[in-house]
Amino acid sequence: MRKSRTDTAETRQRIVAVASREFMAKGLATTGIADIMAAAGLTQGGFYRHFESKEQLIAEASALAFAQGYEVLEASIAGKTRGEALKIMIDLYLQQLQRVDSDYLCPLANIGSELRINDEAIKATACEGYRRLAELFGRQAELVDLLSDVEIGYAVVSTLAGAIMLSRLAKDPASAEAVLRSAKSLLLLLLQKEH
Amino acid sequence: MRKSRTDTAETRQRIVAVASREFMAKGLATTGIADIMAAAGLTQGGFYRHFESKEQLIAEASALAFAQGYEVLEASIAGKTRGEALKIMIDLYLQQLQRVDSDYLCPLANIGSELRINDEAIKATACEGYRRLAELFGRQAELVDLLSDVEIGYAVVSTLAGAIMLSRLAKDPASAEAVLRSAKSLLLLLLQKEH
DNA sequence: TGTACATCAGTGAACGCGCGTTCACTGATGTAC
DNA sequence: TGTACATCAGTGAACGCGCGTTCACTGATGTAC
Repeated sequence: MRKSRTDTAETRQRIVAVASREFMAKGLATTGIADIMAAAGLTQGGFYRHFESKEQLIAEASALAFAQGYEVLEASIAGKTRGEALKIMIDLYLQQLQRVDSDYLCPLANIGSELRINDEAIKATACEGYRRLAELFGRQAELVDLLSDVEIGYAVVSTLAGAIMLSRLAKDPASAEAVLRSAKSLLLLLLQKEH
Repeated sequence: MRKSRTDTAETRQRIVAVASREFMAKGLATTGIADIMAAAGLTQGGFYRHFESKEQLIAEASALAFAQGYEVLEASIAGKTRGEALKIMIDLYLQQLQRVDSDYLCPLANIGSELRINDEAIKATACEGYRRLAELFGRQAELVDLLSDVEIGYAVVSTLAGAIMLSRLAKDPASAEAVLRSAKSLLLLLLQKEH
C-alpha cells in the first residue's frame, strides 16, 4: 500500500490540518491520535510514518494555526488605513467563534492554558505566535503617549484571546456574544479615540 | 483508622484547597488524584470517601478558587474611591503570577481553556465566577458613554485573564512582566481617563 | 458513666480502560541494472 | 524500456503504562443501651 511521494506529502499535510482543527475544538489532552487519524480518513497505526510523537504533531498543528491566522488577518487589511485595519482585524479575530468550520481558530484563545504545560518547543512556538500577532495589531494602532506599539499589541491580543476563551464558557450564544461585544467596544473606544 | 467528624471535615477542605493549587499550577488533565492526595498527605484510596469523582473535585476546587479570589479582591478595596479601587484590583489580579504560593490563582487565567471541556456544572461554575468578577470590576469603573458597567467588567476581566494566561507562555520572567505591564497600561489608560 | 457493636476515614493493592506507541504484514511505488 | 528487488505508507492488532475507580481490611470514633 505504499503511496507516491506527493500522496505522502499530502497525507502529512492533511493530518496536520485536521489535527489543528481537532485540537482547537476539543483541547490537547482530550484529543487522541486515533481521533485525528480517523478524522483524516486513516487508521492510527499509520501516524508514526509521519510523526515521531503526539508532541511533535501538537507543535506542527499549532504552528499551522498561527501561520494561517496571521495570513488571514494580514491579507484582510491590505490597502486599508490604520484605523480601518485595526477594526477589521479585531472583528475577524472575534468572529472565529461563529465560524468554527473556518480557517482561523487561534491557539492562544482555544488551547491557551494547555500550551504552557507541554514541551518547551511548543511553548516557544506559541510565544512566538503571540509576539507576531501582537506586532501585527500594534503596527495598526495609533501611537499613544503611554504605550509603545508593541505594548498596545500585547494588550490588545490579551483582550481578544481572553474574550474568546471566556466566551466559550457561556451557556448560550447570546451571552458569548455579549462577552465578545464588550471586548470589541473597549478596544475600539481606546484605540480609535484621538489622544 | 476512622477520624472524628471535625477531622474528616478538615481533611475534605484540605483536599479541595490542595487540589485548587495543583490544578491551577499544572492543569486539570495533567494533575492526577494520586498527586493531589499525596500533596495532602494521604493515599489515593481515601479520595472516594470524600468525593464521587475527579469531576466533582474539579468543580469544588475551582469554585473555591473563584470564591477566594473574589474575597481577596473585595477586601482590598474597602473604603477606597473608584479609581483607586480599580487600580488596586488590577494590580492584585496581575500579581498572581509573582505569588504562585499565594491564595489567588484565577481559574479563568490558569485553566481557562480546559474549563470548557468538562462537565456542564463546571462550565457553569466558571461562567458564574467570571460574571461575578466582571461585576466587581465593572462596579468600580467610571461610567463611559459607549459601555455599561457590566460590559466594562467583562472586557477588563478578559484583558486581565488573557494577559496572565499569555504571560505564562513567556520564556523568562522579564517577558512575562512585559505582557502584564502592557495589559495594565492599556486598562489604566482607558479607565482612568476622563470621558 | 460504661460496655458492645456499628460505622466509616484511611490504607494499599488491584482492576480496567483509554491511549500513545510498536510491530508484523501487505502491496504499490521507487530504484538499479 | 523492461525486469527484479528494495522501500515504505498504511493496516489492524497488540503492548504497556498511567490513571480513575473499586475493594478488602484496619482500627479509631460514634452510638445505643
